[in-house]
Amino acid sequence: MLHHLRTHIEKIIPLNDDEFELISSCFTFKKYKRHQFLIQEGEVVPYNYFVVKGLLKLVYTDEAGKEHIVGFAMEDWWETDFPAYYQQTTATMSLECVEDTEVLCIKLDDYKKLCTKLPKMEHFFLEKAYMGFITAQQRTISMMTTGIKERYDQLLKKYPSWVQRVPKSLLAAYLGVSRETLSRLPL
Amino acid sequence: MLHHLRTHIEKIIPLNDDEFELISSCFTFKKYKRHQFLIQEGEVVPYNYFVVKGLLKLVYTDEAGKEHIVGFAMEDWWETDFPAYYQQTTATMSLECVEDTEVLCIKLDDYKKLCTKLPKMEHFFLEKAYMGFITAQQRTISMMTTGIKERYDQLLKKYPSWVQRVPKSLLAAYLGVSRETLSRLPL
DNA sequence: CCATAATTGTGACCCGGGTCACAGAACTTT
DNA sequence: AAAGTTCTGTGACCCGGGTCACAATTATGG
Repeated sequence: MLHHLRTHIEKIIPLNDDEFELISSCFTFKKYKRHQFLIQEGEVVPYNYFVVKGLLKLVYTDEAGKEHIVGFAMEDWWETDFPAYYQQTTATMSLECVEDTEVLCIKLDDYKKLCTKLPKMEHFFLEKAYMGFITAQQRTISMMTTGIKERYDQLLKKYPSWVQRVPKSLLAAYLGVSRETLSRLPL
Repeated sequence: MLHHLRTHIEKIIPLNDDEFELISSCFTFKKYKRHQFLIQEGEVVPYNYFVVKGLLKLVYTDEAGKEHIVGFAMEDWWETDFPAYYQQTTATMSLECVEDTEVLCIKLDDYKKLCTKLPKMEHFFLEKAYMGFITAQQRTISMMTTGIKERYDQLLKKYPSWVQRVPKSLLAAYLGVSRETLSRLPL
């Protein structure tokens, strides 16, 4: 499963075997089952997770107890409660398995050491950060400007695989509508 | 006004005079008046802008012609249509002066050269990107989970200066509500 | 200092989408 | 294969917030 990670990183920066050896020494492999939590709200967040196989949901739960999906992560995605991870505070979100999932995870210290030893990796993460920023900003725009139907269509186009694997009720919580309203959309 | 930029960067990475000399050689100083556009929808986006003085709004205009505020930028903020700038496509947003504004701007090529010559700067921009990502993600969460009153209160806390300088109608467009509804909020 | 533009407040009306409730269908799990 | 769960569709009802319209107040620049 380290192979996945190497391929993923090499889409952005070239690596030789020694370099990848260094990189892989910073990661730990872990397996989780459906419904298990990788991050619990209120706890510290030691890891950033790279998904090798499976499906995760990043959830924010409001005061009323309603769940809002901040994001899904499947094969080749990175996910964590980023503010809590990067600023070493406690989680405001939780990260939970929708399917049985395998991840490679990295501690913040190891991340920092890695960037120091291998400045290329800083460029890799910068690229990821830019893409994350663009995606997040466009999602805000989409929430402000478009109706549900259109938002759902955009989602179908952008992430067709989600609709195969993610229950409609979770897609609704991602789009910011109720399960019932999503179900009533003209196909 | 280069002094502003140096202080700003040194909040994250230390610089000596030679290094700052290199940095400043990559930027161009420009002045704009109220209502002028720095970026027009549909055109290319040659620059990323650092605001030295003044106030800008980044606007997305929907099919119906309604304006949605993606963000404001005042002293010490960076702003541009980032997807268009970074991926060298045409702008989907416009960037317009709310007040007379002075900026330091940098072309993508110069940005890249700068990062190569001075890898520290890559770390600086990575930090900026992470903060931008966190902010954007939290805004999405806020849009999904909280009512208008609460969103407005969060804004008062997070950006108190905005309320002094930005017209209520624009704040409404930032919060994703109509001018009228914002005006009717219990103070 | 006047004329025009920008900004804000308020009333009247309406509708998209939320909530509650129930029922059938599609899964897991033993 | 039976017994839970989990997921999805639909009806009934209601309300927050959008839209339109008008008036008052406050910049702003020539």
